[in-house]
Amino acid sequence: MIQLSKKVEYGLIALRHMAIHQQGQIFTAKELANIYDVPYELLAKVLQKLARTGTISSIQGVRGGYMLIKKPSELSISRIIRIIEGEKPMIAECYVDGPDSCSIFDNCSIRRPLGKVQRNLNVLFDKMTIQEIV
Amino acid sequence: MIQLSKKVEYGLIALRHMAIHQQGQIFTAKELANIYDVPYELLAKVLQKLARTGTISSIQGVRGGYMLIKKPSELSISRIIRIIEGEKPMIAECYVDGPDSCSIFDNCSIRRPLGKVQRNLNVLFDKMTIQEIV
DNA sequence: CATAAATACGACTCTAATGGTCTTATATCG
DNA sequence: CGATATAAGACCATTAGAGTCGTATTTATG
Repeated sequence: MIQLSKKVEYGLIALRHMAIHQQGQIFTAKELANIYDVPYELLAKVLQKLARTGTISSIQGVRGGYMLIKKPSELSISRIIRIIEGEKPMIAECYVDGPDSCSIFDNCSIRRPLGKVQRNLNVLFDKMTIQEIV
Repeated sequence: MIQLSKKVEYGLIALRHMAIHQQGQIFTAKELANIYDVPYELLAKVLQKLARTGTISSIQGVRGGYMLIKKPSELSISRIIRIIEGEKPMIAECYVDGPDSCSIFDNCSIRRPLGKVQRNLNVLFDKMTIQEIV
């Protein structure tokens, strides 16, 4: 089973929601959680991460919330995954940092198959943006 | 974190190994487990599944083992995943069987983002074959 | 200025899936 | 018969993931 985590799923849902609505509009975590029937706290954490990385801006206090500040076309799936999952939209660790991260990389025939799959997946997720899922 | 299971990883490793060697050659599970330093029992189970589905043939008894009987170019990653993981190389359940599997499919804006990701991933994994990772 | 409505953030629990092991049965070659 | 394979299922242990809770902080507004 190959799966994106719920966090990534919720992140994509939220970003998409913001993307299809008017630019500059503010959405609260609670609001989004209600609309999509998704656990509020979990979604909130995801939104906080996205906010910390400058993907969305957060406004605290009453009438606060979140607002998309990047263009949907600039937000690749790769990037979202990396933000939410922490640097690793990866299938095998070896391929994150290249040769140096694995001592036997050179003649590591083991991970070979995964490497190719990985690279293809990267190409796909790099190209795909929020724009496309609107 | 997006990840293929170890089973799939071992399956790909084994199939690739068979594919790069002479057609018709027999390999034992133990042999493969040693070469790639992978848990024998687990690999064995994967090979058994591949055998049951006609991807490789199994020969029991002394001097037995496994033999690739399909062309590497006919073995897509999708197919391998489906064989090993059981019908679901999927990101969100909704999209396995199409509309009927989800009651609110029509206006289910929730899973929308995943749907597109899913379709793209399917295209990628359908096109990629063992041939390519040799 | 008090209150309510938000975000921020970390600690915690629970569960299910995964990876791995063990045991037993069966087949087959010599 | 015995050695060496596959076949298959039961079993366990660990981990990651999903979700919850509590508390602090910020801020608009009556």
